[in-house]
Amino acid sequence: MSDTNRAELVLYNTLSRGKNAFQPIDPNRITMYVCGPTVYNRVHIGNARPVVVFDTLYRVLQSLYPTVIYARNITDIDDKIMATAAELGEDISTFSERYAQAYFEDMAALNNLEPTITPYATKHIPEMISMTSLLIAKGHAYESDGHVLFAVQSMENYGQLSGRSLDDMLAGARVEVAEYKRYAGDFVLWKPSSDEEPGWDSPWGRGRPGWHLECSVMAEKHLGKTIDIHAGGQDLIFPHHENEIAQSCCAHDGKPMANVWMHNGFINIDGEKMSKSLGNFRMVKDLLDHYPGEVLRFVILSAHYRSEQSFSAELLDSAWRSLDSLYGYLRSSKRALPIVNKSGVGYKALLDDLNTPMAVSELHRLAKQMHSAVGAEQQSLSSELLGLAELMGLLQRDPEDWFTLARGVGDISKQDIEMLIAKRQQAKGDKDYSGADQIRQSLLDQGVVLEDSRAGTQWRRS
RNA sequence: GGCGCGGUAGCAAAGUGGUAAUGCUGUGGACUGCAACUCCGCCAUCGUCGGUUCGAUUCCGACCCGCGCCUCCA
Repeated sequence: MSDTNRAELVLYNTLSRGKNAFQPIDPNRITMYVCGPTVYNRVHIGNARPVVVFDTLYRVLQSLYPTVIYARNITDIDDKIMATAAELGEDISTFSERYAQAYFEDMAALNNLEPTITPYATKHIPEMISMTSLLIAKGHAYESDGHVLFAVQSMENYGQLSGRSLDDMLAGARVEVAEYKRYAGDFVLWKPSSDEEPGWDSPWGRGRPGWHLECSVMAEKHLGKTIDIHAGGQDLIFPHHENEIAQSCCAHDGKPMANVWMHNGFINIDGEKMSKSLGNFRMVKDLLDHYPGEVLRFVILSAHYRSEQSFSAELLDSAWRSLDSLYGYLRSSKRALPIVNKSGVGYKALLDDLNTPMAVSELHRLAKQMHSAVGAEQQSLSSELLGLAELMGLLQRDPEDWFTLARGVGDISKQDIEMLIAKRQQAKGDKDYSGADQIRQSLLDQGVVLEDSRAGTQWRRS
């Protein structure tokens, strides 16, 4: 019988359209695959949302199970990559590797842990060719005019994830049907490459893989035929994940590709989806020039991952102030070792389909309580606070650094600040308050706020 | 046209069949030489209209508004 007090992970599954208790295939080896980027550009903050969200899930899973294998791919062969590299006259692999590295940097700046495995599409061409052959052999794919296409009608329940029938999909289709397709909904597994285009030899001639194939192949190779969790952005539900399911499921005689499918909502700018095509995106890199990565992460975790999320400079500033408040409490108390309180409100909130907004509110509650507590109680609250924060990848920095590290090249130095504080102290001692205030104002003008207390004067950059 | 999501205070954002967490902002006060920090307090009846119910923001229905997907897209 189930113990109602026992912490249980509950996740929303796009496939079942509801929250279900998470049932691992093998509790000793949890497998999770998150769709990574196609590397042809710097990523925007919307691309960062799934990474932050599922990084948090990864941490939560690690708190529950001994081993979690987390794979996040790099798609480094794609028409957009080819086009952009060609424009720049750059070698495609040099080009894509550059953006893969940029992606790693951006994601690391947001405190994301590295996945266990980062598979590259171009390192799995032979496996993609064999899955394609297998699908042809099983009657789920056909060759046509140098292309290999997946025949969606050959699959019993194609469209299950996105909840639509083939008829519905084609009714509103806004794409012209390529001549080589037997059926409008069929999608490409393999396509021919011209001599100038990158390509690999295959039974169907020199060519390259279609978009969805790499994920099916890499998930199988590194995680298994059926994995625990497969995740990504909402826009991947159709066609990307639907087609991954079709490929994997048909290649594996009906075995499900993943038990749980999770999808995060979009980030909106002025009520509209942020996207590359709308041109209203905010690059992570550019934001990092103005805000600490932790602020970006905090904003993302302030909303529930399945909701749409607003994004603005005002929100970033507000998030920064919230973090200041949290770090402020941390700064004024002795730091304890992080310990996850598994019966705490925050942890339970995370187990409930990653209710990070509630966990964040618990962070504030714990910090406040810690601040007014003393001795052992304070230490225990500090542990719980830091433990919960660690699960979300937050509050990991030294509070002193958070407030005092220079933020830009022109910032006044720590030495100068402390020298001026000493001078002001002297003025105060001499009851020269206008002199003291002058110094304080001058520091404030340089972005430094002073906080007097009995113990002395503390400062922070604002 | 098909499928789906959402409308909660100035800005964000949770949540619940019994009159609504949390953060930022604003505001009153304490503390302070003055500030800052901190502390105490204040600021919403949950899109509209009906229905179910002893009672609905929470369930059901209609409507209005906004948004997303339908093979570029996290």
